[in-house]
Amino acid sequence: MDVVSPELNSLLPDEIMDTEAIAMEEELPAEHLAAPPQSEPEPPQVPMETEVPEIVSLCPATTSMQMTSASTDAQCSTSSGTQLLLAPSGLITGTTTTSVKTTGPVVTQNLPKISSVTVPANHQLIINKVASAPAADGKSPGAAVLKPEGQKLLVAGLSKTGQPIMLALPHTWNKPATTQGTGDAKALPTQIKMVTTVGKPVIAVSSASQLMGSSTTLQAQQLKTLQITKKPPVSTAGPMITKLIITKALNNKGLSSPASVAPVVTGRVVTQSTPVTPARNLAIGETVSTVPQNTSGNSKVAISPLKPVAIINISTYRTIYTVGGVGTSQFKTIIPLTTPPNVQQIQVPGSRFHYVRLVTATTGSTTAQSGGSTNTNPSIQPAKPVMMNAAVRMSVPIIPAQSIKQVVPKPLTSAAQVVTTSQTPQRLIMPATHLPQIQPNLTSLPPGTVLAPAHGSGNMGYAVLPAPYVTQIPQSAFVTLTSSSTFSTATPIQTQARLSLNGLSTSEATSRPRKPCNCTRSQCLKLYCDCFANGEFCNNCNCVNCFNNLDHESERLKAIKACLDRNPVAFKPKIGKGKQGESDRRHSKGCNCKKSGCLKNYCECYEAKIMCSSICKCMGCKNFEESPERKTLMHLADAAEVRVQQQTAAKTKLSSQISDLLTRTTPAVTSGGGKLPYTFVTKEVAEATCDCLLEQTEQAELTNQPQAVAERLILEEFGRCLRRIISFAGKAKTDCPINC
DNA sequence: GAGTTTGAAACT
DNA sequence: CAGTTTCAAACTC
Repeated sequence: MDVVSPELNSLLPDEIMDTEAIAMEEELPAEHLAAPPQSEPEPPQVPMETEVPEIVSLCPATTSMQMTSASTDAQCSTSSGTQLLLAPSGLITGTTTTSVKTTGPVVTQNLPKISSVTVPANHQLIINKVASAPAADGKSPGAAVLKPEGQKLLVAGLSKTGQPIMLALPHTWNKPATTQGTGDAKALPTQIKMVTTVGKPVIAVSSASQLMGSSTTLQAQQLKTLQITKKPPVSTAGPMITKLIITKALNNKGLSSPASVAPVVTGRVVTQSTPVTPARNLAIGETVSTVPQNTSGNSKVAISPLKPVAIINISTYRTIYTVGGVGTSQFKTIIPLTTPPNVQQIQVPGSRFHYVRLVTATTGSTTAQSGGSTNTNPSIQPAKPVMMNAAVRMSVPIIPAQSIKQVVPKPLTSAAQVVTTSQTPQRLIMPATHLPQIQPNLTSLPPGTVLAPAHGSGNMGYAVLPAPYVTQIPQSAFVTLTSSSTFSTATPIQTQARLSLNGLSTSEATSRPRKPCNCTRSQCLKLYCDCFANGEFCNNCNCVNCFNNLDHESERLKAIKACLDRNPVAFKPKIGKGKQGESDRRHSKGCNCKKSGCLKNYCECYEAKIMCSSICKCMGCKNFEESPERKTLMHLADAAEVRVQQQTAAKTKLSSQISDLLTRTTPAVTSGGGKLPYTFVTKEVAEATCDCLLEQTEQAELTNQPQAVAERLILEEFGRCLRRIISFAGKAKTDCPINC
């Protein structure tokens, strides 16, 4: 995956730069995502395509910076009511503000909800905003650690000048949790608000009672602690480390004192537990580095394929967060851009590329208001609704910044099988090379382009991600992700992209292995090359002197520019919808066939399985509705396709049966000291089975059975053989249940 | 697998 | 814009 340079990003049209949505990747380590589903209000309405309820949602910023307990706002509330409130930039005097909420589901109205991160109950939410230094372990200098020491809370961080920030919490810090642990229904969770302006961290800690006033009735005694460590960049171009650590302990039955504050060590929530319900963590990693750490000048984005990307709208940090996998510490998204860390995603249906726009964090001009008062300042732009929903989550394999070829997909675990794109060839459309001349427009974006809208101006960056890396996870999948303590996904979460590509869904297009190119002269930098034309890197191709790779980003970018100069819609899918009202697809330009009759794959229309249209300039066209030649070809093609499908199904069934047999006959492999107790598929058995199948084949041939029938008979015979084997196996097992 | 055909892309 | 050349895929043998 690659990230486009800010210069290139700046060339992208503004119309796709809807900054309404601010993106944030979140990582969801599996061990942090165990949360039983709870009833929750309706998920927030998100501006982007969404098929899945948000896991982390950002509510429109209201006017106050005060940290609040779980809000009842339907748009902001979650299953557990946990919220992460992020202040929009400028709410507090300073350029960067962050509010931290540590309370439970207590409803506080008129409180500023710039953004919210919702996590299931009993979850811990950790937001790591990692910049140039590997701060996932919290050892980075900018990591803010929020831990209780007696009744004090130490918040360590770095100010803009790099000076550590040490803050102490008032004695009331732990009291609410303690009372909760005792079951005091009136106990209120402590709320911590940490506001870090650039160079001027401000932290406000107060108990829920203080914030809530007379609101003493707790729907649930939940404690949430959110720790935010933010290291402001020393310089505008320097790396910035920002960590958001949210620890949430939810206990509807009351919290014990130790659970009042989740110990956070080195930037990670270490424990957060209650006597009743084990704490769970939700980690959201954010990389906001503005300087590549491991890159040699190439801005590249590496996103784990195991990590669905949640888009969170944060006005202050327009950043992409990756939702990490399970139980790993690899939950971080590296966005080594030379541009500010803000990232947004624009999704353009019909395209296969995902543009992640990095938007410069704007300096807030508004004044933060704490204390729960409603900010009526109209100048404050409320944060947009959460975009963090499965529909727009991205899944990109973690790749070293040096070369995308070094991608080593992380093994999927049962809990992390949310995304399955590791097998997809690397794709990248635009290098991060400076190329101000490129001014692509929406229509010229490669097929499958997904663009992240972003607000604002200034330096912008587009991380152009191949669609296969940007998966849209079905809602059910992410629900499972957030609701299951094991993070297991019962549903196959193969990419379910809704984008279409030449009439095929993205999933179809991406699931089908791309044909390797054989370019020899074009260096794979011209549209002759299908890989290049499709906006893909060459991968496992047979091309010669290929420049369509990360090693030749500059050349590649120039080639892209050249193509766009020649044809602004060069990367637009040729097969699109017909005129308005027409349902059939048709070639955007039409073909120019002269000899093929448009009935061979030379013809782009025929190749796309569409008929020629009036815009075609073909000669002797036979690719029209009533063409008998076409019908004949189609019939033959259909027959061949059916045949292939049958064969595939037969093979699959056979494999399944064999697998099932082996599974059933080896029940005690592990328990038996590694010795197979039942190995019935011996050589003799296999030979006998083959003999049966051959005999069946011969009979089918003798009776002149059609091949399809013959295949069925053979399969049936094989099934009988398997049943016999299984039967004998079961009998043998019964006769010798222990030591066999 | 080598050679030919074809039409889109690139070039003039 | 038209004609020509280049190119790689499709096709044939």
